[in-house]
Amino acid sequence: MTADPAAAANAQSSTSTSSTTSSSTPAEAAAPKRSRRGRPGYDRETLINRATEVFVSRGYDGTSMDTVARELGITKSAIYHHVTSKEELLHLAISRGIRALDSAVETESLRENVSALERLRLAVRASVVILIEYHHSVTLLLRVRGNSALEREALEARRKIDAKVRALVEAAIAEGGLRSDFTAGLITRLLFGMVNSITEWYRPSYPVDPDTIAEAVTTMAFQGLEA
Amino acid sequence: MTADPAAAANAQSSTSTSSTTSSSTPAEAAAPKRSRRGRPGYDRETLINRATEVFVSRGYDGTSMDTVARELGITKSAIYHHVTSKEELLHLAISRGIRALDSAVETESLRENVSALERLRLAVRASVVILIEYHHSVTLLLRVRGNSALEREALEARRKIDAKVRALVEAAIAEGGLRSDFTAGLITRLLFGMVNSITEWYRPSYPVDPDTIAEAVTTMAFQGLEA
DNA sequence: GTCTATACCGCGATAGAC
DNA sequence: GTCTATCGCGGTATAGAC
Repeated sequence: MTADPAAAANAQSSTSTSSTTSSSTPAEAAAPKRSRRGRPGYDRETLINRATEVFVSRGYDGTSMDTVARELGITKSAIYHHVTSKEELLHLAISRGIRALDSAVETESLRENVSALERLRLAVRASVVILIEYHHSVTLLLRVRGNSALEREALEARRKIDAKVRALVEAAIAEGGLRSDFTAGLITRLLFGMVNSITEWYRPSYPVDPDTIAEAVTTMAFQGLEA
Repeated sequence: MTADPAAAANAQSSTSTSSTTSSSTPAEAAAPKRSRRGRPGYDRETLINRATEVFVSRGYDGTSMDTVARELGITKSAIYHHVTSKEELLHLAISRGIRALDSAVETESLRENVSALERLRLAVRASVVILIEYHHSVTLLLRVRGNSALEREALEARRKIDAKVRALVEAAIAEGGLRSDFTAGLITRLLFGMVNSITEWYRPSYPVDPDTIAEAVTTMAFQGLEA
């Protein structure tokens, strides 16, 4: 909508660049961490996490800055102390998921001395795990429609990741590890359609642990559901 | 991660002059049918179909009535001649998909003299076909977040359909037709997660025909991808 | 059936006090 | 770091002419 999301992103890199961020929380999680002395207030990290959750719950376009503010118990003006625009909030929210997903797929697809089928299996597993660890961020990413320059960049990032997976599928078919009666494109889409659908229902309270989910996905995809 | 988001994004049809072109598709399709004498104008049916497409392309909340109007080549006021509100447009758009999906699953799950596994397979196939035939309507339905009473009703309708499928999965497990090492809930979610993901990338121009897609889905889900 | 014009309000964003 | 107050745009929806 507005403009120049890239500039906005750079301007803020001091706190959010890479992995050097504080403490222990693995990926997401609304860590309160009130450390300062004066007013309660929020640190940027917490604000981003909470905003991401609200965006996921109501949709980005369906969420006003006032909704985010109420969720945090502050006013919308206070949010602008931490970020310069709503779009920057979206950028911060989805870029974590993009980075995590991309590096995981990259890592697994480049493993040496392993068949393409096995690398694909590893990529699927890794994706499931990341999708759960960065649940809100990835969910938001998967819902982007391309309505702004920022959103189109996100779609482009997704396309690049998709291409890596597809190459893996193609290699696995060529090796004879995967059935060849369907195209690599169709297999890739259905396979990751299943993986990505996890975002729609997964909750930290879900009674099945992440490893079992990853196991179910790979088993179902590669061996099938029949007894 | 992905399934070709870029292609899906902003699929805006080049112009709004595409009037008297197509006409065949049974369920959706912007049937032109200019019959009256005076001004060109649109009938309600066409308006709903076109609006549904725009909602899918940019998201419901991300689409203004003015956007829909421009897509049709008329002004927003003209739209209010056909519908009373934007929300009614949403209702009309998604209810077709709900009805079609519900009756298909209902029909297949009640078939007699057929194993639960086979009924499940038929329900999956039927869902894929309907999802393609009512593509835009179902896509919109699957994206509803529950931000209004209408949206919550849609979510409730989805829940009811899900319950029918899950009962089928449970019966298939009990019969020994499906593997029992994962819960029926998890299997249902992954299975229909894969089915529903088709909405994200399917286009009438997709080089694989609907039957082959349905075949790929059932094969992958029940027999697995390995060669 | 569509138009222009307009009422009315919610949204993103800013200014300046505390 | 958050507040109140406010600006201005763009949103849904309506009135009434053609």
